[in-house]
Amino acid sequence: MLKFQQKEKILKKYFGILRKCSLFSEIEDRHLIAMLSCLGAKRVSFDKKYTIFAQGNSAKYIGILLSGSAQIVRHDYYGNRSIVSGVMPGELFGESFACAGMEVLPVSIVANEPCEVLLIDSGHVLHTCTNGCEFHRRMIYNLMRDLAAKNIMFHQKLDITAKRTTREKLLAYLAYMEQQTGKNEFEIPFDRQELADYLEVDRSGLSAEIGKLRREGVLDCRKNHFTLL
Amino acid sequence: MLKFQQKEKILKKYFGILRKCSLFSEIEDRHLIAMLSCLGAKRVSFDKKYTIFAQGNSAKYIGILLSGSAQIVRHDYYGNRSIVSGVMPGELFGESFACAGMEVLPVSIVANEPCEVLLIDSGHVLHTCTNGCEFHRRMIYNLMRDLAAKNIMFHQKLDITAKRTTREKLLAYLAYMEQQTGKNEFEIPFDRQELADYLEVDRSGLSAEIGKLRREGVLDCRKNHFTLL
DNA sequence: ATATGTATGTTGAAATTTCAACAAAAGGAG
DNA sequence: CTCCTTTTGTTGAAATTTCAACATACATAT
Repeated sequence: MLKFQQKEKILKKYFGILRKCSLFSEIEDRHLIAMLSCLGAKRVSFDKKYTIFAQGNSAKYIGILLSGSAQIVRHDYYGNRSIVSGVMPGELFGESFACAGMEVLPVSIVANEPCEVLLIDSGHVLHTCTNGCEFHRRMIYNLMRDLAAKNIMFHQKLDITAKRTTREKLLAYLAYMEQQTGKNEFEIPFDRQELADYLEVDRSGLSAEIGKLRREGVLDCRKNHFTLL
Repeated sequence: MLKFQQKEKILKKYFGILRKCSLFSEIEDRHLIAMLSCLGAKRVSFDKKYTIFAQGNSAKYIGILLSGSAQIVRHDYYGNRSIVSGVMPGELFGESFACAGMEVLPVSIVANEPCEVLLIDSGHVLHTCTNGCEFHRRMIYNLMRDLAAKNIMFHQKLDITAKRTTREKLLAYLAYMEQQTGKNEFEIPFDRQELADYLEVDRSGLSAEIGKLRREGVLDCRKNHFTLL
């Protein structure tokens, strides 16, 4: 009983986050705790740089990031890292693979800083109470919206990485960030090496290009803070 | 009445295709015609090289390719073409944008050869009979699976295009095709220019690389038919 | 403040891509 | 078959990326 109260308390701490989570869109707070319990949601913490899901692991879990930040990364045969995207609090991860019925993950999800994560067995979302539970139906709809949004994200990423030069990729990315934030000044969620691994270019070449654009008066930056001029 | 019979007849011609379409998974033939009518599905034909949906068009339609083949392409400000993926009969297109609620399409869908297409207003799939119609619920679930599968497709494409050299991209693509077909010999759905636009590389460089790999005894190819040795 | 480790910037050489231009091959139309 | 168009292959020069190595800046802990 005490344990349940604690659990409630802990989860209430994250209501603000869970409310914004696409999986629970249009689901009222008063139903949320019961749902989470029904879904068998488990809260887990990870230290900075810890791998939350590893490439090759079972793909049956869906994660919800409660706090911190993470990245979806892929390592090829030679160990080259490619960063697919970042994950911010309230966002789902792993849902594509679970929903597509993949056995194992083709990517890893890595904690960027200390993270708290809610893990849900995808079977509980996809395969239970098929006959009518309103919440369940809503979750399937929400998942559909979420997956469509992820698809758009991939289109946007392709728009950036399809460019042929480091300069064009960088400018396309910064233009995208400007459009997203609505400001010509913003923080990017990557350090230099990470930005290079996201844009699929060489880090030193990227640094050189940033320096050149700065000298040309196109942009200014201090660490992760970029300004387009 | 005659018109309806014709419509039935025409659609029956494509039952084999529609049965395989992810949107209608687990929906029985006897319900299909009524559903298509209810969804306001319209059959349209397109000549080779015709643009089925154009970048910038309204994103409210979902397409089902009935015959022929098409490609999802994007043109940037300078007119550079990038091929996102191919579309084969029975596959959906445009559903990501409709389901994500985008206003306009960020890509075009172009007929590769004469095509027949079934167009469905996404509003009829997403926003009608929210209270219980079993078919409708099933379609949402099917869309969710389809979108998850498209997501996986993007991951696979990133796996290929994240490689840094033409040679690596080409070999990654051919390895993927080998895995898909289960054979070391297969036809690719692209001519040279299209393959280059799919891999995001220069066509002449690609031709040169194919020639080099052939001389090295790694592969053989005649037109679109590739053999890995 | 110093030391230590990490992140970022810089450089030059080697490898690769792009680009333009042309040659060769393949396919269609008359 | 020939002409014409499209596709594919080839080439060399210019631009760009990658790679390795090192220098500098920054952050943190002692």
